[in-house]
Amino acid sequence: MSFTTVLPSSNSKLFKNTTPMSKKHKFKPQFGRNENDRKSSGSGPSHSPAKRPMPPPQAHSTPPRKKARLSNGVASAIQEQRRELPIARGREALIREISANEVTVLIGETGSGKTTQVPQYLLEAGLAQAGMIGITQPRKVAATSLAARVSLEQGTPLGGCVGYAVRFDERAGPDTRVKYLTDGMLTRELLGDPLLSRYSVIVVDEAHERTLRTDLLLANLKRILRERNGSGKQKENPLKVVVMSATMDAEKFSRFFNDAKILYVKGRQHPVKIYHTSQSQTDYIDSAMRTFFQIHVDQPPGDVLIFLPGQEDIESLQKSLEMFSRQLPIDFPTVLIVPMFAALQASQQQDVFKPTPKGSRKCILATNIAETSITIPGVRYVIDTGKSKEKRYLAGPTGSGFDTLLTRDITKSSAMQRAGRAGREGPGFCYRLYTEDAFKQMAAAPEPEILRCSLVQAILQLMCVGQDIQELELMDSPDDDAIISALKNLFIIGAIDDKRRLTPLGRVLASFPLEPAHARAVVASKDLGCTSEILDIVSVLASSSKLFLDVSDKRSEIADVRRKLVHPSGDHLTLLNTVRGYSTVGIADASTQENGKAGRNARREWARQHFVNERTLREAANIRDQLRVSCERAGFDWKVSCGDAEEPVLLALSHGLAQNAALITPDGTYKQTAGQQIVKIHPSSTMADKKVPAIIFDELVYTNQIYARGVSSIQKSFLASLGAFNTRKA
DNA sequence: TGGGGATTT
Repeated sequence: MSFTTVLPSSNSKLFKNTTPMSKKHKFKPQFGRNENDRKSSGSGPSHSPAKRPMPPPQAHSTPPRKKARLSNGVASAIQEQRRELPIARGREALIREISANEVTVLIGETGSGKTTQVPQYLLEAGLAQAGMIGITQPRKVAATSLAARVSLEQGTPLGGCVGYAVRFDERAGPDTRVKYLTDGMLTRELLGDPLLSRYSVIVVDEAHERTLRTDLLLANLKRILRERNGSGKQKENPLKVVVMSATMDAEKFSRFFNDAKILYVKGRQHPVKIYHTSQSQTDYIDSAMRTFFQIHVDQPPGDVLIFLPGQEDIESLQKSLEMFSRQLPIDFPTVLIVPMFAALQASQQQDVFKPTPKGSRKCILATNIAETSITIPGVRYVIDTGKSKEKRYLAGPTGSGFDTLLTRDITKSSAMQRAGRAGREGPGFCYRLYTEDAFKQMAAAPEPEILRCSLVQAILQLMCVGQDIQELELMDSPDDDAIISALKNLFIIGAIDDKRRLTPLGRVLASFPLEPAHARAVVASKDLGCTSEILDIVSVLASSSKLFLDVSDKRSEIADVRRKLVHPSGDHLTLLNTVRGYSTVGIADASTQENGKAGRNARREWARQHFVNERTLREAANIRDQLRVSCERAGFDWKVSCGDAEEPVLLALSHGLAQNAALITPDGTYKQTAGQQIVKIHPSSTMADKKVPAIIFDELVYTNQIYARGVSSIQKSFLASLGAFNTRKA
């Protein structure tokens, strides 16, 4: 039985020039290209064209450190590994350059070891004598795992010489010289220490990702450099900055920091052979499926990772792949299809990390989560559809706005990142389902987040430290329209007055680690006597993952068990019911350790039965604890509860979501009060298809229509009672 | 009838 008869539309293979195992014909690449081939073959850092005289290395001694107990054999093996990293050969040059320059831009390819080694080189060269070396990461898991690795390499316990700080978790102490932290955490430290005077060196890693927090941090670092190192200053406590990035934006970072020196470090990735299609594809799902089977039939063992935009595409491709795998001849390796996306249950996410059984081939269908956040072992083949979903906030003139969540072409840097996922353990292959021309036409890197997100929270926080976003020297400044929209929003919730001055209320709102709208609801709950309820609700809204899991093929079962949790007024009180339902399970007999464990098991089982994401509930509980502390500092009682009364809760939420309200129209559609937009209630809402006079909602998202998500029914009179609503009308 | 991915004293 020939493979081509299995598939409906596979008469022509997409990739004709790959080498089937069966026919060992000569390989003649037509459009395939190995990107590693064009990379420089030199090792160690090579320098940017403008060479400057190099000063002698500074003589410093390494501070004495407490050693962790490690056998000599293990310790020397670790040091041997360090010496074998590509960056090790450039150690002295790196120390010399970073010592000599105020700002250094370091371009390091994947696998160069820059993130673990540079801080240690600087430590060993004595650059952390006066203060710490701080290394920022966009993601928490990176900060914690890097700190663990580096403390092992230093032979000191975690939290000793090497530590980390991320939200809800800190392992750092008086001895800490090297601290890994999230960029958000360091931005927060700015509030209490505007000059970051505890740090001698700040290393900004993954700067190419251009997250909102990285950009705000870079702007502040530029200011701090002027203040701490500026001419005429005594330079008692100078700061050094190292910006680390993938290759794309090196010159831009360099220009931003007054033509800072650029250093390059070659990486150690296995070569990845890249193929493009000869013609552009109209149906990437079908193309992905045909390409997978082409690999499966022709190519040696190795798992396949397919990048897709979202859950819907993943599930649809999963069905097709399963259907056609069943028709494969019996002697073919079994196909094991594993989906991977953020909203997946934790237990199912674990499946991608399980070793592939002998005689089978794993096919992972993943979103962008596999591009940076997780690394899947065993992948040898990558299929890149060239698409991803991108969220972009469109600020409206009335202080409300909406997110678009649309499938778009990826960028060159994303395409290279995806390809690199095939070369982590050995030589790999990447099949791009787009032409080489299409690749060349892709944008170099994603637009910085600061140009794509709501600025409400960022502006409020900047105002609290006396900074004006329009005067701040950012790498990319947002449009005036986006700034004006955010200012209007801040005015509506009372955070600023009509002269754009921060109000006392605004300062209180900024003291909560929440979006200003949610913080406004918390403040409103004080007078309404429902702080306990509001904290339970906003802590879930502030969590990074969704509360309710959805498994498409169990839809009716899910609806049945959820019915008990659904509140007639909508999603916010349904959230509250869920948080409370979960937290009362297994509490009765938590008095002993044994019973405490039983309680945890009972709660896990409850979450499983109700298709509720326990990870979200645990994260929400952490956030709630943090919010309780914020409440105490702001001087109000977080325990105060309104019992079963729903009205105060909805009214408090309405204060925060004043600009996110809509009224029903005679034809049964909802029209927002801030603006003329017709909005539809999202199908995932408990309010979907319900007709009520007035609603508030958490957000608007445009996919194929403008949907309101997180919807509650409110009394129309609530809106009139909000000062903000009247102000806007006036 | 539909949910890219991070993050906060």
